[in-house]
Order: sequence, then structure tokens, then C-alpha cells
Amino acid sequence: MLTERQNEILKLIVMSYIKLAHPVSSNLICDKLKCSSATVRNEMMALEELGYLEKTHTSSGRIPSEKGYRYYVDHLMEVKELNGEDYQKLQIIFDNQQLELSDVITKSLQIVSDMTSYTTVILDEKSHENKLKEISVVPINESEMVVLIVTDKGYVEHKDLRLTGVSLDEVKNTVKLINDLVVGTPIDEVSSKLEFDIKPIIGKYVKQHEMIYNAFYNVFEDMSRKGNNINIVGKNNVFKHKEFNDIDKVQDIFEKFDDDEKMLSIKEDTQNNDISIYIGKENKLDDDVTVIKTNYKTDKDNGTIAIIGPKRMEYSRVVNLLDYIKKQIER
Amino acid sequence: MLTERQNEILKLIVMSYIKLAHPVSSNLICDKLKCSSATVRNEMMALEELGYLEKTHTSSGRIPSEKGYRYYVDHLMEVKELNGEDYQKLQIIFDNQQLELSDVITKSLQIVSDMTSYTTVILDEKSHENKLKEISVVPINESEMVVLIVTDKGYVEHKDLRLTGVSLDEVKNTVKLINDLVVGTPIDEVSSKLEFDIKPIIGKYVKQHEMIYNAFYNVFEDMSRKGNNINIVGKNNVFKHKEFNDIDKVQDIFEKFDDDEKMLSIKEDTQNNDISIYIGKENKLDDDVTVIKTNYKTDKDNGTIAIIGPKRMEYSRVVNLLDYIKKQIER
DNA sequence: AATAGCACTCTTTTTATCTGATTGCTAATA
DNA sequence: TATTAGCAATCAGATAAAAAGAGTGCTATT
Repeated sequence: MLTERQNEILKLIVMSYIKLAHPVSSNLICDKLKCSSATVRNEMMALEELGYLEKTHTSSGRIPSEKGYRYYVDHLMEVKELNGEDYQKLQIIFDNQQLELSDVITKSLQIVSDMTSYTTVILDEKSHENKLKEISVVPINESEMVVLIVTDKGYVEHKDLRLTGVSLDEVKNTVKLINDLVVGTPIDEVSSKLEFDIKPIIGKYVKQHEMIYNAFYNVFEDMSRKGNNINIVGKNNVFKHKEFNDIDKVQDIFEKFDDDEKMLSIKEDTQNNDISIYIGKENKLDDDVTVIKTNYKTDKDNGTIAIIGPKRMEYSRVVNLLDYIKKQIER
Repeated sequence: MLTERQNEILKLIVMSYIKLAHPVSSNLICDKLKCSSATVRNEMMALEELGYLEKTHTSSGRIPSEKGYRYYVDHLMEVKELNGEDYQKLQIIFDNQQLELSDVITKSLQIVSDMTSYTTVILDEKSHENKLKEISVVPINESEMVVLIVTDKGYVEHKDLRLTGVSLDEVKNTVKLINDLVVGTPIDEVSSKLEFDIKPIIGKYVKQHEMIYNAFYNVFEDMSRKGNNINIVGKNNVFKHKEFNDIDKVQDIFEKFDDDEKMLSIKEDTQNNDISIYIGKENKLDDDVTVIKTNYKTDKDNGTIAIIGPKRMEYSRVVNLLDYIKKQIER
């Protein structure tokens, strides 16, 4: 257990380092505390021994270790109200009744990205709870048509189909058959339902059934596979932080941004609905960053929004922002 | 006018620099030419005086100037066949009959990006020649519905509509009205046609006409504005070239990639249908890169594909690749 | 327990030196 | 006259040494 003064010093060091990105010296701290630099040094030594602080070299000031950030976040950070300016800028988006939900999410995170200089991520998963609402077909010319699929949550998917030597009527018959039998099925179950319910009987109603059946089967297979959406906003903000002042580091993180598997790992591991913070090695993305995320759930879809920045992050501000956005989009 | 030997030397220098990314010395050249390094030096001096070569410092070897690259491209470059490996890798995509055209384009450029380590761009403009084919509406719940718009070229757009206090029948009446009167109209003319043909008479058929009219008007306005699509593949390849070994340069080009106006400027300025090459200052994107582009035109849509790389680019290979892709997608 | 003082450590910056690549020029050669 | 050999001059880049500055850790003192 840390003493009151150690808490105070650790807090000051974390806050100073977040702000100035420079190892913190005993002198800087003793100005704000009514004691001498030597005393602060003694305490710093203790904090380092306990693993909350680190040095960049023998005679440098101290920087927080990951354990230090974690302790700060868990015990020292003051969670205040969302600051006024941040609030106002976001409110412009939330007040706009015109926007669709997905636009609201994207735009609000765009704004957060701009305001904070961090990178934001939206991970949403469309497919899971969507049920097939309606399929329709629009012919384009003799051999081509567009298949439109709408789910009960308003999610739309479309696909070009090229079928030679098949009459439009036959396709329409198939669509009618599917609409009659499969509407209401969760979309990732449609293709298997197609296989067991439609395939055996389609021959009765449709002549060129094999070709048409295959085409639709593929459309639904594609669709259920397409579920995951990754939207990364403000990648270029990476350049603004001195921990990425090295071209190899930048390349590394950019390649991770493009690695879907890595990015999807952000979704994992949250049981609760709160805001979670993963500092450095605590996240699977990159040891040099902190990921702060939360899940959201609306009647249309659910997903995860996350903010990625250096470990030296404005924790309290980001938590406030995420919390506010989550509440607004769930409203 | 350059002498035969000067042509030969310039060509060797450009080719060597493209390959090795290192200023070319007189020695390197005289190995391949039956004359001494002193002779080569004299010629190099002449070529520099004429503006085809540059030095990085007083006693460095020579590198091609932009004028040098331009001369190489116009007069010295041998345009051979597409190389076998490049051909084969692309052919896998073009042979895949399953893929939609837009996927073929994206995937083939993805492959080019991977093979060459350059960045590729697809700029396509959907709206211009598309004519409205069919509008339909799928209700989601009492107040929400999805509007689906399909054009004669198979381009699909959809939008959520929230209308409170309006019956579905009235919306369907409106859609019927629009379908009857506006189908066949180019999509960027639809909203004005709506204003002059539909607005005056809609009141007769639909009660809540104002609200519904406005909703549809907005949908079409949005749609015609959405025409331009920018798809950049292989941004991270920038890291692979030594001209971008500087973090500021990388940041600069990444910010340009995100600047739609800058990227759209790539489309401009081509009258003909050939392949165009813009070296350094010749392009509006960035003085440090070369942009090689061509327009394509299919029955579905038309657009521009481009390859962006350092000025020290494998010109002949890239031209071959672009040419081949263009021909394949226009087939 | 807290502090003042000071030697010590290590980074950063500056300056100097050396090495190697390559040129431009001059004089000799074919 | 065109080509070449030879050589001093130039400059980037690597390596080393020196100086300056920031901040610590320890010891002795309050």
C-alpha cells in the first residue's frame, strides 16, 4: 500500500508526463509539494522499487511504468465531467436529426479523433441478429440482375448475378419461394436453411434450378461472412505523438491497423458494458499504445467503439468522451 | 539533340538508379560501355549541363533529373511485353468468373500493389450515366423504412427513412408515382425532375405530401452527390521506398492520400485514352512521386486507375501492368 | 524524517578527425 | 580531335573525443 504522499507524487508524475511527454524530475514535483527535491527523490526511489516508475537511463527523471499507469487509472485519476468544449462539438452531431445512426457514430468519432489527436475505431457486427426481411430482384439486362436483400433491422446487401440461359420468371419463382419459406430466418442461418428446405423442393417449381439455387446460396454465404466491419478514423494522428517519432514504429502500427485479425481482437474480452482500458501489454494490438473501448448496443446493431493512443494518454478525458458517445448512441 | 552515346549513358544511369536507388558513378557506367570513366564523366557533365542529370553533392555520382526521367520515358524506355510472373498472378483474378467487375478491379490492383510495392488508386464515378431503374421501399417498423434505388447499370443505393405519422400506403403511392414518371432519368437529374414534375401533382395522390416529397428529394440529392469513389490500395508500400525514409515525408504523403480533392486531381487532364505519366512536378499530388494512370470505360461504369510510386519507378513494368489491366476490365 | 550539498552518471550537442567514393581538371596519348 | 590516365579537391558519412546539462544517489547535517 502506498502512502498518501506517494500517491500524490505518482499522480503528479503521471499527469506531468501525460502533458509534457518528458521524464519528470524531482525538482518539478517538489515545486508543487511542500518538501525538498531530495525528499521527492527518496519517494521516487521507493515508487520505482515497487514497480510504478521507470527511468530511461541512470540519471534521468522518472516516467510511469505500465503498472504506474494502471494504478493511476484505478486509484488516482479524477473522473470529472466531460469538458465543455468537447461536449459542444459532439452535441452538434447528436442534435442533427437527419443523420442515420451509423453516420452519427462515424462522425462523432471523427470529431473525437480531431479533438484529441488519437485514433478511433468502430467495430460493428451486422449479421448476427439480423433476420431476413425481404429479397427482391431487379433485372438489368437479359443475363444480369441485381439481388437485393433487406433485413428486419434495415441492413441492406446487394449483389450482381449473371445467369445465362435462365428466364427471369424462373428467378422470380425462386425468389418467391425463398421469400415464402425463409423470411424471418437469421441471415447467417439462411444458407443452411436454403440447403435443407429449399434445395429438395426447388426442382418442382423451377426448371434451371441447379444454377439458380447455387447463385442464391452463394449470395447468402457471402453475406453472412461479411458481418464484420472495421472502420478506423484518424490513422494519421499517430504522427502527432512523440512515441511514434520513429519511422519503424509508425510502419509497425500502420500495418497493425490493416490487420483485421489484430483489430478485431479489440472487441474481445469484455464481459461488462462499461468502459475498459488496456494499457500497453494489456492489449493485443501493440505494446506502445493504450486501447480504451466500450461496447454499444442499439436496436439496429451493436458493436465496439475504441480509442487508441500512446500509453501517455489523457485517460480521464477519453473515458468521458467514450462514455458520453456510448450513452448518446444508445439513446 | 543528344548523341547516340549520350542516349546510351542516360539510359544506363536511369536504369541503374531505378534499380539500385544510389547515385550512379562514372565507373559503373564505363564497365558497360567500351570507354573509360573519364570519357563517361565528360558526357555526364554535358548531360548535367543540358538538365538531364543532377548531383546530390559536389562529388557524388549522378541521378536523373525530372527532365531526365521524362526523356527516358519518351525516348529511351523499351516497352516490352508484360513479364510472365506479373501476367500469371493477374490472370488468376481475370479468370475468376464469379467476381463482379468492381471486385476484379480492386483485386487486380491489390495484386499490383503487392507485386510492385507501389500504391494504387481506383477513382470511379458512378453517377453520371446511370439512369434510374427502380425504386422500392421496405418497411422496417411503423416509422422506419428502407428506400432502395437501382439504376440501369446495376448500381444500388439505399437509405433509411424515418417518417412519423405517415402511412405506408402513402409512401407506396409516392414511390409508384416516382417510378411511373421518373424511371429512365439520369440519376443526377432526378432531384430536379422531382421538383418540377412530381412536386406539383403529388398533392393529388398523397396526403402527407410535403414530408414524403422532402424525404425523397433528399435521398436523390444525396445520391447524386455521392458519385465519386476513391479507393487507395497499398498505402503502406510508401514505407518501402528510400525516398520516404523520412517521417515528415511519410506524413505528408499520407495526408495527401486522405485529401479527396488532391486525389481526385489525378482524374483530370487526360483527353486521350492512353496511359499517362506524370513525373514529379508534373502531377498535382506530390513532387516526390510519379503518377501513372489510365482511364477505363466499361458498360457499367468508367473511372481511372493509377499507380503512385517514387520518381525512381519501374516505368516500363508499370505501364505494361496498367495497360493489361485496362484491357482486361474493358473486355 | 527531511534536507542540503556534491560527486557521479548518462544523454545530448558540438567539434574534430579520418575514410572512401567520386568528381573536375590537366596533361599525355592515340 | 577525341580519348584517356592521373591526381588534387570535395564532400558525405563514420568514428572518436570533448564539453555541456540535467538529474540522480548518497552522505552528512539539521
